[in-house]
Amino acid sequence: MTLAYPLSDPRGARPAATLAETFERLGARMHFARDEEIYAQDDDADLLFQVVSGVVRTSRLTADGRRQVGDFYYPGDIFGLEPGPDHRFAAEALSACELMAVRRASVRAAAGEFEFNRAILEAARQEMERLQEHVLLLGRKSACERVASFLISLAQGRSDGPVELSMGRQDIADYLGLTIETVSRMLTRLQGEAIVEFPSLRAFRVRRWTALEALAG
Amino acid sequence: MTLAYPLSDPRGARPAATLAETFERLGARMHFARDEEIYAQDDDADLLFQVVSGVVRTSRLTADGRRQVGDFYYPGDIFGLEPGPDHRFAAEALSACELMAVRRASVRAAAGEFEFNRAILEAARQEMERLQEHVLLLGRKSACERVASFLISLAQGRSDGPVELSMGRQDIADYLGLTIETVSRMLTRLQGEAIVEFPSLRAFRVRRWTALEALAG
DNA sequence: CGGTTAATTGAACGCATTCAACACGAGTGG
DNA sequence: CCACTCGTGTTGAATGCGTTCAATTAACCG
Repeated sequence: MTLAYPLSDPRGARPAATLAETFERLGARMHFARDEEIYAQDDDADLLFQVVSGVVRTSRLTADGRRQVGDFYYPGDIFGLEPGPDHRFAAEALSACELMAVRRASVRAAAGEFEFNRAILEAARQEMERLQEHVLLLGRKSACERVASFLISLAQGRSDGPVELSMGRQDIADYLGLTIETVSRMLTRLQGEAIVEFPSLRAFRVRRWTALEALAG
Repeated sequence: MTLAYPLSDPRGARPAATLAETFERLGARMHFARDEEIYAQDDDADLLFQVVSGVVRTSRLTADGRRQVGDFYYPGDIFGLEPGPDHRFAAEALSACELMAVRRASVRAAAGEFEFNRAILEAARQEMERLQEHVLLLGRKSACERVASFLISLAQGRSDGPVELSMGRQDIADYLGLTIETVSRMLTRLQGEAIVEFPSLRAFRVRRWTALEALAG
C-alpha cells in the first residue's frame, strides 16, 4: 500500500456538501495492488473508505477455514463502516485500487457537518439494504436462483453491453454460500439455455432478461 | 392495536442524549396482541419502534410463499429502521407486545439533525451487526451449527436458568433458513447428547456450554 | 511452446428436504 | 373426567440438491 497524502488533515475547513467532497477534503488517497489486504478481520475499525477506482471485496474466515464474502464494492461505494470498534470482515483489493480514506476521529471532529453525518447514515442504509438482500438470498434461494440474482445485480443498469466480472468463481461461490463447482454448473446451464453469454471467463452479457429474472426467484 | 398517547408531540423539547430517552419522551405507547401485524412489507417506514415488553419478529415473504425471518426483537431493542422509504420486512408481534413508537420526523425535529443522525446511526450499526452475523450463519453453517448458534444467542447472559423460547419451530426454521423438521431433529439430537434440556416445548436450559459452543462452528 | 492457475465436467456421496405418519398438548364440550 | 379436535411438534423413509472428490479442459503468462 502506498500513501499519497498524510492521513490527518482537519485544517479547520468548512462543512462539505457531499460525501465525495468530504472524502476529497479530509481523506487520504491510497493505492492498493491486486490481492492486497486493506484491513484485516478484527483490526480496529479506524478508517472509512470510499472506492475511487477498482473493486474491493470484504470477507470473513471461520476458525475451520470456511470463508464468507460480505460484499463487493465498486467506485463510489463506501465500506469499512462497522457496527463495533473492530472489523468483523476483512477487506481486500480485488483489482488494483484507488481509495479515499478518512479517520473516524476526523468524522467526529467534523461532526457538526450535517451533510457528512447524513452521508454516513446513507452509507449505513445502503449497507443494510445489501445485507437484507443477502440474508434473503442465502436463507431461501436455490443455487440457480442465487447465481441468477447475482448476475442481475451486476448487470442491472448496464443496458446490454457486456458486463465485467471482477471476481473469480471462488469469490462468487463464497459470496453466494455455494461451492465453486456449483457456481460453474449454474453458469454453464444459464449459458446452455441462451439466457446469458460468456465472451470470456471474466465478462458476460444478458441475452434474455425476463428469463433471467424469472430464475432469480 | 391500541394507542395510549397521541403520536405527534414535538412540544419544543431539548435534544435527547440517547435514543432510548427520546423514545420515552416523544414516543407513543402502543399495544399489540399476539400475532398482530405491526407493519406490513412495503409499508411506508414512517415509524421507529422500541420494544418495551414482549417479542417482535420481522419477516419477508417471496412471491412463491417462502418466508425469511429477519430477526427477533426483545425489550430494549429498536426496530423499524429501514434502508429505504418503505419496509422491506414486515413486523409482527410474537407475543402480546408493548412498544414505544416515534415518527422519524418527530425525532428529527426534537433532537436536532445531529442527535437524530447519531442515534439512528447507532441503531443502524446494531442492525448491521445482527445482519452480518446472520449472513455468516446462513452462508456457511450447517443445520446443526445454525441451531446451536441460535440457542447460544438466546441463552447468553442468562447464567444457567431456563431460557424462554418465544417463537415456534416454524419461526426458528424460517430464521435459520431450514425446514421445521430439520430444526426439530437438531434439537432432539442436542437433547440426546445432553447438551441442552427442554423442560417444555417453549423453554430450554444449556447443560454443557463448551459442547454447545463447539457445535456452533 | 511448457508451466501454472483457474474453470469445467463427471460420478458418488451425504445432508437437508420432502412427504407421510404419528405423538403430544391445550382447549372444548359431553 | 374422558373423548374429541385442532394446532404444533416429532419421527421415519425416500428423494434430490448441492457437495465432495477426482479428472479434464481452458486460459494466462513466462
